[in-house]
Amino acid sequence: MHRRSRWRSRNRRRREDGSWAVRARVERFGEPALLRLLSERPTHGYELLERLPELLGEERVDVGNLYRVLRALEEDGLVVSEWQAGLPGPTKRTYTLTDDGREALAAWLEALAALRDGLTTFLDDTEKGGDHVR
Amino acid sequence: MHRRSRWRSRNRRRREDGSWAVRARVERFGEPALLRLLSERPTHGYELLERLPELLGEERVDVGNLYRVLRALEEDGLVVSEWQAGLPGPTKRTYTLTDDGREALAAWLEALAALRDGLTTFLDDTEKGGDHVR
DNA sequence: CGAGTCTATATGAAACTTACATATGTTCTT
DNA sequence: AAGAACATATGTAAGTTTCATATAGACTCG
Repeated sequence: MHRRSRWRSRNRRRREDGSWAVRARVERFGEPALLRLLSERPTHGYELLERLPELLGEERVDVGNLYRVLRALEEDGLVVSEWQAGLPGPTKRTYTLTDDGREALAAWLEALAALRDGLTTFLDDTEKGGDHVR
Repeated sequence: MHRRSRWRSRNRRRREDGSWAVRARVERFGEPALLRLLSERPTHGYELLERLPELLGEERVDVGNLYRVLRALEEDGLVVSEWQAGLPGPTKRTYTLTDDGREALAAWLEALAALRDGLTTFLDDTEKGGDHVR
């Protein structure tokens, strides 16, 4: 008869002063971010890990998931990987974007642009009737 | 020894012609959308269900989750509800935005605007180095 | 008035995503 | 030689979205 413990959202939480802190993110944004970095040049996972936070505007990126996403991308043929020894430091697995990956990135960019435009519409419409909000 | 069956993403899939179809969405976007509709006037769930698709630009909204989100919002004090009989049709539960809900909506709008700006930066930067992409 | 449709609110469970914890081995620094 | 940094992973919990199904009153049409 105990109250069913509710799942807490990770996107909205109450600050100590009682106000709301909200974080809005795009689903699976890590994928286009990785494809974009790889579109510049082949890169290994650990370096991607270091360059992602700035691109994402987040403090840190989950290491485990990064490598999982990379292998998923490879399974789908968007990237290929190669072990690279002989360089300073431990052996690295270097990922290279394929043509298919380039197409997927282009598709992502279109979708993200559409999302941005949708957001703009949503925000404008809300402002417009926004005597309710402010 | 069977290959571990991979989780298929719902955001990227291959079309029959081989090209990629990508769908970009904001995490938990249903919540700000509901708050926004409720900021106009008190509304019951079923009507929200009908008005959401246009606002979201999606074909349909999951009925079950709609009601779950509404009750979560109520648990968090962002809305209050009241059963309303005497109207045509089955008894409806009408939700009304609270002051706290209005604040949460405002926080959402800020976060969404920030996300939009971040997307713009991401897209511009990618275009810029975009000899890689096109 | 009976059958079927529409309105209205909900629960259960599977599939997917994100977050947190930990493992393993190499290389570099001091 | 010890410890930090580099590099790549796996396991699992928590949270989110999707798909399926349940329930019941009200309306509509023959």
